[in-house]
Amino acid sequence: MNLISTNGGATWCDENENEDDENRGGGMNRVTMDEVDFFSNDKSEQQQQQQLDDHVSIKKTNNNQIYDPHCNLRAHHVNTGLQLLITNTGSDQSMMDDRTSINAQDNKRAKTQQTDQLQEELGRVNAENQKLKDMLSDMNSSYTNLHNRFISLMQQQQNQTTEHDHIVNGKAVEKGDGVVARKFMNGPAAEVDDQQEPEPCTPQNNHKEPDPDASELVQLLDRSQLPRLNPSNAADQANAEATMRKARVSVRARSEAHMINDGCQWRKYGQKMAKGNPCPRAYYRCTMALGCPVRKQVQRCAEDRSILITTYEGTHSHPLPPAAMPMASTTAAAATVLLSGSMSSADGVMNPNLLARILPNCSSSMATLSASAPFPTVTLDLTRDTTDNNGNSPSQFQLGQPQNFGSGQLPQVIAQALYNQSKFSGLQMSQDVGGSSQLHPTQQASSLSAAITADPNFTAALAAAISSIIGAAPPSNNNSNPNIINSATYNQ
DNA sequence: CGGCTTTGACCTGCGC
DNA sequence: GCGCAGGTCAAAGCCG
Ligand SMILES: [Zn+2]
Repeated sequence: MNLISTNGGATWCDENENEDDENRGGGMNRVTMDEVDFFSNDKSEQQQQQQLDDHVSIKKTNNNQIYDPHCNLRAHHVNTGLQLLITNTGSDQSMMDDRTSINAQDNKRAKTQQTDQLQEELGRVNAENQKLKDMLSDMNSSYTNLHNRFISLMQQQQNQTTEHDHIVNGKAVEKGDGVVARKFMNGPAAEVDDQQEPEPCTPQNNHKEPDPDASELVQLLDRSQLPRLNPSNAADQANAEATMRKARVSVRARSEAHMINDGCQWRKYGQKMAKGNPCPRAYYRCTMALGCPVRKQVQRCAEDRSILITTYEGTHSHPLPPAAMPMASTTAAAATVLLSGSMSSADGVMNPNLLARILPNCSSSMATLSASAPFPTVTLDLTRDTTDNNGNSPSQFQLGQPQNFGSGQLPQVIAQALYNQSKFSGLQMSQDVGGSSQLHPTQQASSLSAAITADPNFTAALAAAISSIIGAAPPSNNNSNPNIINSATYNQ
């Protein structure tokens, strides 16, 4: 803005320098003089000078606020690139005759008024800021309380299970673990079914809190930490980790490029001709950190070679750049979903209804779970013409168009996936508990998606969304960008 | 020269 | 045990 104004002034000056020798040296002044038509008549001149002074006072006041972090919206609104006026008007004032001194007094008064107003505003904003801080600290303490309660309850439950196991061997062990695992791994998915009938003797029901956000966090925490908290589930945990490692997320997208840009660094370590597909399959591993277990396979679809199928496996063992967050988070989330699905079923076969619960906003053609494949795989199909069945507008989830990553559609898809995952992770239940203050799921999805797509640095917004949804990341982060708090720590 | 791709060899799991 | 297919390794070569 300043640059434009300055250049404009300079241009004007050059043009008029040769025009009138009398005004030489005051060329810069005439930027405003000309605009105001200073010499038309005395009355209008004074009025206009007053207007000019008003501008000056506003501009100067705002100029003081430009680098103020507490600068409010109104100030921003007024400050629209009038930087040039300051210097010009300063020169104007130096050239003024007697009338200028009167105007200078008016100017001073106006400035004082403006300053007072802005100070008031600043006070208001500070008060609001303080209020928000208080709310945040309340929420934090509430969360900590619930977290502690949850841990103690889990220990209690574990003790009970152990005692029970001692009394009745064999089947009872299986049953006890099954109950716990099913309850917490299936968790909210089961809650969706059972939400009409309160379940006795579950941590969720024993400790319903008035703070829905905290409840959500506990729900999320339940899912992320339970296996580690219950030593009797050691075998399950090992299986779970194996499943996580083997769980795959397949993304089908139309792309002419040989590989989609997902923000990570990959090194090709192999290529094979796969059976039944004339196109070779390429194998890549993540090289962003030594020993990162993440791998991906890239292959063109046999039926439609414009479709690129990228299959991810594993979870990154290192902080991720913002650009890599969407895909990494989605694959991690999908792995979690797969894990939950496989754990929820006693015979190890994927519950066919699970997908509908996990990804209710995605039609089955967009996202599918496969248990028949050698590895549990969730497929995100971004190539089909689908309309979602929950009334979300197509503009919101543009799944019907050919998908080329990097065009800004990815964040919407990922946002949807994340939203669905978050819903699966407990937000659905909290909606029942929370009452009117809770966002409707569709609103939540839409705000999430909107926030992400509106943000030029959508990955930062996404990272924030992930942090807010998953809530399982440790509070520390080694990322210097304040916009991506916790983004680098979401590694399961 | 370091990092990456290429590509044939090798390993592993599975079905017959 | 054998063959097949998927997946990985690692030497050789390429490239900036
Ligand atoms: Zn990695």
